[in-house]
Amino acid sequence: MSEDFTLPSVRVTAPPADRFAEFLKRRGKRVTQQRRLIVEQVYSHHDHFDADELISHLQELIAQRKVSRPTVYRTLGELVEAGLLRKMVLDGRSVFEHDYGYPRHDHLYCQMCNSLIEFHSAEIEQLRDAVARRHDFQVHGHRMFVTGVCATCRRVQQEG
Amino acid sequence: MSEDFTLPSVRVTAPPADRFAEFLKRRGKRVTQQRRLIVEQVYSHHDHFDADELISHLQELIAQRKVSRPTVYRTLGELVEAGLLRKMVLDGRSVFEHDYGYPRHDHLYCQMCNSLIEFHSAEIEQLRDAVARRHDFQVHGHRMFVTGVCATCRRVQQEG
DNA sequence: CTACTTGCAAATCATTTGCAGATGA
DNA sequence: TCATCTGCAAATGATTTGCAAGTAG
Repeated sequence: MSEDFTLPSVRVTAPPADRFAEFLKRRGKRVTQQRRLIVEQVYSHHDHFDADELISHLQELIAQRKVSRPTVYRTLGELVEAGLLRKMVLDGRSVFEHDYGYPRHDHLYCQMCNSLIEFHSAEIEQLRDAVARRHDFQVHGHRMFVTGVCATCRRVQQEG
Repeated sequence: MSEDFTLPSVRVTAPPADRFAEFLKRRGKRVTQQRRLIVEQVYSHHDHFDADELISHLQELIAQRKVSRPTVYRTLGELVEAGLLRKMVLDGRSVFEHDYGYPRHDHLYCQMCNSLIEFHSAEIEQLRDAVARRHDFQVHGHRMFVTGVCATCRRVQQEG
């Protein structure tokens, strides 16, 4: 169920659940059963997911009335505020990914199979900063999507 | 405000309305009064806009029953398909910009005043292509947003 | 205790769709 | 002519909210 990340042997960061608890306390919010369950599910895989996928993984708990749909949405928002998740919009639906204990990255987005391939380029960041400087713009971050077709889909396409 | 790109004095492309007409014909679709009106409004300014803004500019025509809300949405979709508009999603709303007779670009997005500053970097594209090659990924295009605070807002912030 | 939370059902809100009448080629 | 459009009203679908009852600290 949860053999999460193989972190470097020296743990430099607290577990997400702890980070979240800390965030909640700082905000005068409470560590509830449902927030615990949701964070556990969210961090049980390193995947991109949307609210619906998360909810379907929580089906059983929802059936047992341990968690509800609105609470999932509410908690996802808090996890983003806490800096534990990154949110992006793909084809109208909100997609989330881990944003803690995981390196910054951008995505190659395959328009055939909708898969996301992660990459990182320090050079692109440098160019970004140069452009920003030129515009006297203070950078907080960026988001980049490269759209196209992945190797697998191109292969399938040729065969078909 | 934005005197970004100075377009070449020699027009190398047909007017958007003509391009659209061509696109429609190719698809067995018709050049109607409302499609004409919408394209005219869309190309009367070089701005970023969302459906609501466009509709509010068309208020008068809507009051006169010359155009309706659903038709605006339908036509926006066709303009995107035709390659005349680029669509992006910002804070949950769809934002459009001209994508014809205008150079490709990315954006600096000021989170304080929500303004978009356009920029282009051939070097970033080269790095993008290099990354894609490394992943055996066929690039169709990309989208990049640099978030932060623009010069004007930083100035205001300091004064305040 | 009691302020923060939750689940439920209902509300939003931008966008989309079914359909009967209107219209462009 | 007649297939394509349009406006209208109603439907959608993901997300949000009001509120009374539940629970963490």
